[in-house]
Amino acid sequence: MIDLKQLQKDFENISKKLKRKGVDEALLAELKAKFEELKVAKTNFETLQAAQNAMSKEFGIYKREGKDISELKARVDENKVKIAEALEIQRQKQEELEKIAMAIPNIPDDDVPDGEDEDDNVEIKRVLTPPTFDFTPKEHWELAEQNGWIDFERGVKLATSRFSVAFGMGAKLERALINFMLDFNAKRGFGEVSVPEIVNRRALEGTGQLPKFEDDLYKIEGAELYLIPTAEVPLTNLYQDEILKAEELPKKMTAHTSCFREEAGAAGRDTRGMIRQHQFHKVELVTIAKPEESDAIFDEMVACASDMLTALELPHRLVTLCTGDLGFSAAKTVDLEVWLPGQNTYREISSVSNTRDFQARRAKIRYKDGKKNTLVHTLNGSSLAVGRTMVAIMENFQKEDGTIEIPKVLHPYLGMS
RNA sequence: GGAUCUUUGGCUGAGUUGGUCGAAAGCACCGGUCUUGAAAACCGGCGAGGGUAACACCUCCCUGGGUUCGAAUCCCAGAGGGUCCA
Repeated sequence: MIDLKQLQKDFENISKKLKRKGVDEALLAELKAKFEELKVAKTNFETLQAAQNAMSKEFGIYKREGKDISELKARVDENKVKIAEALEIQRQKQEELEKIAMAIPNIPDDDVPDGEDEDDNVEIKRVLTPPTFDFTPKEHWELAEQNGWIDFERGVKLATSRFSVAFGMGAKLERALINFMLDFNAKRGFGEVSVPEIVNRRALEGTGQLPKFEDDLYKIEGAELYLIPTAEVPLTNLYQDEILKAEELPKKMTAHTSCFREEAGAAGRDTRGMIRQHQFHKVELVTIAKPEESDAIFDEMVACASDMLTALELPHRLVTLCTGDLGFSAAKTVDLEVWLPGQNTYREISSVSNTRDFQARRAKIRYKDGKKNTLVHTLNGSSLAVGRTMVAIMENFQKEDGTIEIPKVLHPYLGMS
């Protein structure tokens, strides 16, 4: 959630910045008005409540001294009606305000480039040179089937489209990758955490998936519970509603989880293969940081993911997302795109975001900064999406006969020497 | 699934014949005195959110309702935890 006090104080500026994200100025003006109306309603209610409290106190004294209370009671009863009315107005204002505020995206950083969509993202750098082949490289689904690693049909049989099953070396490679990734992240100071893959509504509101993106989530019928779309949700919300000590920060965490996405708006895209699945493994990084250190940590997290790809010998590039491609909660995002020879293109394999205090404000995560409490900054990033890493390995390490080499760093994890 | 107990501030833990309780006490923590320095001792401070120039004031004792002029304290429902039964 954006800072409403800031909006009130500095409307021009905030409005200008959010315009880059396509937020209508009229909507912001409405939000600002609602905020002011709420303040009035609150003051109103509190004044009445204060009177009520004072009279109640008096009441006690009267009774103890055996005085007549009928006149006082009449006044108190009258006030009670007013309080109920005032409270109702306040509630209504609160609700109206939240409805708007919760649906407004984060303010992009000034250095985020303007743009419509992914075509306007700005490349930062390329790492490693894409391999050359003296044959036509195959796409991963062909290789996956040929090697018996992935069975797409039987995944559909068990669940529905966009589910798959890994067998044999495919299954082992998946497990090896998860372990490798967690170990790699641990060496960079990210402590391993194992978290629930089902979370409640409050958690998803905290990180910004709700209320706006309910359609992207799998919901448990009959309960206010959802399957997580990313470990960012449980990891970040771990400290929801807490006031952390300054010396505890930064909290650098990593976790492996399955991720579940409805992919409601993705009909027709990436229907073949395992680029866009409803369920996939991912190793995630999350950091809870002090505001002044979040930029440095952002760079660390990008470097961690990039170096991991380098260790896996996978060519990739880094791009800064433009305003149009930036997610709802992010102030800034750098995507890592891995080279896929079969598709002859770079595809997203990791996304690292700084949400600044946007999620912290929603989730009420603060730290004690000397005397006062300050909202933390939260950052998240994949390191990495496991399925897509397998895709990248298959396509980059394929031989002419369709067999696949295994990157050296994974050998210890697969009992190869 | 049934019975019963329980849920208080960073922690431990008083407070359940409703009013003077935002809440005793201890620990932890912070500041000071003392000390070459530290410890001990002593003095002071010390929950959160909103609000204010600062006060005042409002809200919060698991959550949501209710009773009452007034609830941490009473009633109902729910959630978490313990114990017993199944």
